[in-house]
Amino acid sequence: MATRWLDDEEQATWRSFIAVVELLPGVLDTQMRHESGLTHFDYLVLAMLSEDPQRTLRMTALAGWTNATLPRLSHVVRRLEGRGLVERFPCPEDARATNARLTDRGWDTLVAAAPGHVETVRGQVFDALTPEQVGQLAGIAQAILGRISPGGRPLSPGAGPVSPGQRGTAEAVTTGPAPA
Amino acid sequence: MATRWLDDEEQATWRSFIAVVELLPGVLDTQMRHESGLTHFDYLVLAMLSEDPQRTLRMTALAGWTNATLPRLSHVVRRLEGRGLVERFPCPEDARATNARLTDRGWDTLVAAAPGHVETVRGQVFDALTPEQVGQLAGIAQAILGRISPGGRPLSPGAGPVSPGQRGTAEAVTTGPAPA
DNA sequence: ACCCTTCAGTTGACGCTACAACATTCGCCC
DNA sequence: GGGCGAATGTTGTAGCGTCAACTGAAGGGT
Repeated sequence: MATRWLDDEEQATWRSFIAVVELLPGVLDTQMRHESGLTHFDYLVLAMLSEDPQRTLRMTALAGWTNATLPRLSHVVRRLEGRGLVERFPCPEDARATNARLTDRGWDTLVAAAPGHVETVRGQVFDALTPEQVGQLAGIAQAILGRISPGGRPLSPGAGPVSPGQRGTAEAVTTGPAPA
Repeated sequence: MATRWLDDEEQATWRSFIAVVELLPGVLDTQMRHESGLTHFDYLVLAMLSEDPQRTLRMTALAGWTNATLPRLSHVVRRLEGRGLVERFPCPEDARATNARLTDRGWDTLVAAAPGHVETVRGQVFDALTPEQVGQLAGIAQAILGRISPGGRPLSPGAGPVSPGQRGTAEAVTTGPAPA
């Protein structure tokens, strides 16, 4: 079957899009590293843990929320544990599994890093878009995600069956509101 | 000044978008490596060179077209040269500069790799989008690029002052039509 | 009870990228 | 025409991610 090449509009779109995809991680990483000594991925790991009421997740679950492979996560968590931001302990219910928990120090680091991160996200992405484009981007990202990520999960770890009052100081710190 | 956190819609959009940004490079890389033994970035380098009438570009220009830092490009081109896909020679007009030229073997490799790449781009991205969304994505990507890339250049190396007849077999092979 | 498959996670080796230091050349100004 | 800052690349190092191999435990069938 003959290759269906991209037409001019698709071609132009692809070039811009791929440029964003290649450059954005670097931008986020650089800001994060300079202001907080973390990788953007480190930040993601801490943020996902922070959204769980117990600040604890199993490695596989954490890998899912952060869109990472298990080996990658394992290496990162080991390094984070070495810095005292996270601690690991075997899961009581399944001896195969490992739980990762955010330490107080990890929490503080995350809270300190969040404002700078949000500012970057706003400044480099959302401020460049109209409200209408934000809605469009959501739809586009979801659509692509449906293809490249089999069991796409756009939700958050804390979004499960958790009574609202339980959140308390454990409120999420991704790019949302910080705790009081 | 108080941090302006992301509202719910922005938050949800960001999560999906960042997931795409983190996952897409891996998808492109994996396909490329399995089918052609190239990195996606390798492919980009070869493709950009292929669009020049002389199949030759200066390192700095090539770095610009591929959105790469100069050190990164230097390493990649050295490896590509070792595989005989590219050759380097000093620029006659400026003794500081280095020219990179696509070899015949590099051209063949690129042409062989292009169909699989385009199929992946179609299958994983464009097939998931409506024609309307493609237009939206172009605008969004351009807008973000304007922020994260100072001197954003969405054009191609061959788009300069070149008489059409000059292209011949040197027609571009990025995600567009291949040579006859 | 036993085996076999699958699941959960870790580890080690290799490759690629960012960062910083360096060498060389150009352009300019006086 | 000599010196100085900027531009063009290259190289070395360190850090991170991927891949494949491995350990150990759970689940299921017979």
